[in-house]
Amino acid sequence: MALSKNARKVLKVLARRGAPEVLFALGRGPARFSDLQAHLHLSPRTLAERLREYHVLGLVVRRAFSEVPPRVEYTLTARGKRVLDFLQVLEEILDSEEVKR
Amino acid sequence: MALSKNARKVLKVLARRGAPEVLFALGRGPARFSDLQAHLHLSPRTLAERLREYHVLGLVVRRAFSEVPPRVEYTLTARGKRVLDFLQVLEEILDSEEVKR
DNA sequence: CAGGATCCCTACGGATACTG
DNA sequence: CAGTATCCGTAGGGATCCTG
Repeated sequence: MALSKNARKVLKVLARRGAPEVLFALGRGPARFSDLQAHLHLSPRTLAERLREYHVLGLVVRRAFSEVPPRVEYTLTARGKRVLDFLQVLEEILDSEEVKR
Repeated sequence: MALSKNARKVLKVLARRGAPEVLFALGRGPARFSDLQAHLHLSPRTLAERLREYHVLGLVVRRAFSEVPPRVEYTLTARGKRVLDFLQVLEEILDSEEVKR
């Protein structure tokens, strides 16, 4: 009948600034904070926020290495990959309609 | 690689207040403005905005009858139905993951 | 009935500066 | 390097009042 809370939350995060881009980037493999920031033109504030949200939702894993200089790696979880595939399904849906016109 | 503009727009609208609810409600058949408002606890401002956005995206058709009192009916398009199905897929994805834990 | 216009409050996100 | 803290502008949405 209605949409589940989890789905709503994921939807909300996906609509935010840079959210899909981060997911697509991580879909190409694990990445570090600065890599993401450089490729996605996101302010550190926003990128950190997106990553934290994804982590809370269980879409992304964060691994910090105790080194100098510090290094942190972000990786998609299985759940994260599913959501990424899901986004591509949305594109297919909309594009197939586009062709019909 | 990245997400299409159309997909981004749809995503953005779907994350707004009451957006999924409106879609689910219309999935049960055509409805009038006041019906939707009563069932969904949305302010008229917000409901009108959602419906206009859906209309622009081609997810909803608006039919106004020149009567007194005026009557307007909203209906899902084929594209709208696909997006609704898509939302249910999202739930399935997240729930199946939930079970795994 | 089906909204538009207005006022107002809140949350998001950019820019910049600063730490562990 | 990988963030957090602060300041601040902009957009979303509630409440209320008004109209075709």
